[in-house]
Amino acid sequence: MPELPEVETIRRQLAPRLAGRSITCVKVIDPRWCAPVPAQTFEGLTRGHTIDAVSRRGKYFVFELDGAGPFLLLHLRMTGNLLYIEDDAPADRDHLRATLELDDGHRVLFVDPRRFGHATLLPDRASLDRYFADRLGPEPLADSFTPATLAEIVAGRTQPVKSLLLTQKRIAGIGNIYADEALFRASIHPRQPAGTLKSDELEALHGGIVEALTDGIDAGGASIDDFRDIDGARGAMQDRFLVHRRAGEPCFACGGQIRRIVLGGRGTYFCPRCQKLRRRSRPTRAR
DNA sequence: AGGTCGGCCTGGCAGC
DNA sequence: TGCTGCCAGGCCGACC
Repeated sequence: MPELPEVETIRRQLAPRLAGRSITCVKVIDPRWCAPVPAQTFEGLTRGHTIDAVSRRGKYFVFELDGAGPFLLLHLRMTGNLLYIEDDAPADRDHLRATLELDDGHRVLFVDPRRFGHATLLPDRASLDRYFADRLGPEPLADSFTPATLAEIVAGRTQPVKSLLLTQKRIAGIGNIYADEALFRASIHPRQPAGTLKSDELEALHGGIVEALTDGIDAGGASIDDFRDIDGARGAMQDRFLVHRRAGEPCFACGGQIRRIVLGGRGTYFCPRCQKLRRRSRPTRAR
């Protein structure tokens, strides 16, 4: 699943190749891709613009067009992928949802077997800011993201800390993989109510988040199912997982067995010995 | 308002 | 072998 490190991996490859290029043609093959905007309308609105920069916010790609906008947002969701191909390379492949054609003959393909991936076009900087303000919390790799930021985010919250990490409105960019990896690094149980974390735990969690995401980027992302970079190459992060998808295997820290539970409907991996649930003393009720 | 859950979607795989 | 049915999960909207 593309999370922040996977999106950033692709962005770093794409940005230098697309900067300064203009979009000569957009072909929407699957109308769901840009819904509710009709495919033809979307094609007309995106054509002819120059790509100033490709940036990222959370798991969104932001194609900054013509300086002041519009802004083309792409989200890969579960199985989406961007590929960058030569002008004469065959572009017909399975699950192709849309194609961006550039003025230098290259094409960017949006491929997505499960069809969750999506494109949004926003007219100007103000709508972009509003769009993200409504959906996304702080960027975990920004300098401004500190243990104190994290303390504000968890304050008073009762939900399991892992569920909070997955809530993009609280913190942007973390998905199922990196939530598990960050919590293991911080020795925190995924079910621990977020608001009960103490300051040393918040410090550890902050470090865990930053390390896990940074490792992910260094590894070129994790390719457990569909993720590939823009040239179709796999990342290496799946070989560096400490807990994710390692149920039954030994913990690298204590040798105990990694467990899988379902939390908030998501497969969750952790080491029961290293990540203990801290129950608050409260009257227990018979059930 | 905070938190949880179901729907979207389809390839892959377990089980018969 | 071939079929059925379930599972994965990011995000959103519905609901409590």
